[in-house]
Amino acid sequence: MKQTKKSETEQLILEAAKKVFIEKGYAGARMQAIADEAQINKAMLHYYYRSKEALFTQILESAVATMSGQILPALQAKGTVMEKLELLVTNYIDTITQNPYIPMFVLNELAQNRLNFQESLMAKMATNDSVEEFMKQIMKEQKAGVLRPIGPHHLMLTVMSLIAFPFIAKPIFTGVMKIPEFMYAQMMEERKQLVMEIIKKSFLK
Amino acid sequence: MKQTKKSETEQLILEAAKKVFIEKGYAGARMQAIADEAQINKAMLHYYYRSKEALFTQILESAVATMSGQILPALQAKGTVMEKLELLVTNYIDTITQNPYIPMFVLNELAQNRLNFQESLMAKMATNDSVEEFMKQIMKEQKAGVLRPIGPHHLMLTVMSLIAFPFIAKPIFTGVMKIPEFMYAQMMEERKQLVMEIIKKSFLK
DNA sequence: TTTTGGTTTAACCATTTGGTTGCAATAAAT
DNA sequence: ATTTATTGCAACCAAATGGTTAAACCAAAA
Repeated sequence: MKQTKKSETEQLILEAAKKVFIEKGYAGARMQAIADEAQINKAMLHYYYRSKEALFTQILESAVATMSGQILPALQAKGTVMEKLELLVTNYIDTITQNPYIPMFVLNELAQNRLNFQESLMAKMATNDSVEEFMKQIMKEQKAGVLRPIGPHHLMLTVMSLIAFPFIAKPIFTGVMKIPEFMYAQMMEERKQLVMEIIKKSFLK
Repeated sequence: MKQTKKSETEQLILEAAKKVFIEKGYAGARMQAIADEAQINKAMLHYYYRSKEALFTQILESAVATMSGQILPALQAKGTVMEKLELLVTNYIDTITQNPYIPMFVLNELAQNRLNFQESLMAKMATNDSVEEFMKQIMKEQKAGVLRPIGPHHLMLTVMSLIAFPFIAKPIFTGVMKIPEFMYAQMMEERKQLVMEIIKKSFLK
């Protein structure tokens, strides 16, 4: 007998595909490289996943799930805008620290709009209106005088910038500026507090 | 005979290559696509630029030049840290508004470290110590009590995040959230002021 | 006019790549 | 025992892709 849900091989393939796709992007990824990484042969890849596209779709969706899995629950929690953001910032940085390449991967595929990725994401957003709800809450707190009257988009974009970009820019720090990994990890940890300070000082009245 | 600097064809090729490489990335770019875009045939590409790599190198370097051409002069100008940042933020946003895909392109290639891009960038940084000088100036102003005592890296990372990420995330806004182009452009314009407000409130004492 | 040297084109080439097929070996389920 | 699903391998295929070549074109220099 094999498995509870996914066969071990299937898991190996997913792990390998994740690594190769994230490292090289869709076009740069080679099925052979994935097979090698998973220590199986190419025929097995197609036995489990019909095509490169099919495999890629899985990886992309799991990456999106990882990201939105941290963002949406925070927005849905109860509390003030700032309380929600506190949750979001901490969760996001913790999660992405484990998978630093996810933001770059997702945004890159989004930019190239492979397999109509944009539309498929839009569909998911539409069925979940927590983002829209959050925007309304922002405007409400602005009217109540808690938040400064700055476009909600600016607030969201600012938060996203402050937490996502550091991971996208990681190669600049560890590669070009030769800052060691552990120090970068420490910076990310410090960032949780710093980002919230920045947000509060900038958007709270 | 030829003309002053670059033949018209050469320019056409560079324009076409820039477009295709930035749109599709190195691995996804096709020499045929570049040729089509430049309305010449494939052999001409190799006549002017030996290989895909050679062509790519040119594009990448011009992209880096565009970016550092806005950053370094601002850091070298005279004035306080905040005055320099003001210059940097304005110049950067203006320039990248004209070429919104450059940050994504550069950071992506940096992440994949194609053609030892990281090392070649490091070499360029070493010959130009304006970044290091700027970091020292930050620390000086911190000791003088003008700036809050936060690691200089955090300040730089924060500034970079606030100005670069909005362009990287552009597809989310225009593609997924269906915000029209002109409104996005307007946001970027507003951002110049907002970013400086954020920086000042967060890092000035 | 002839030569020269940059420019252009179409046909061609070698390799890579995603994907397939047939077959054998093994394990599991009926 | 017999069917059924899984694993493994090697050869193969068609299409795509980066790159080459040889010959033609054309403007200016000699």
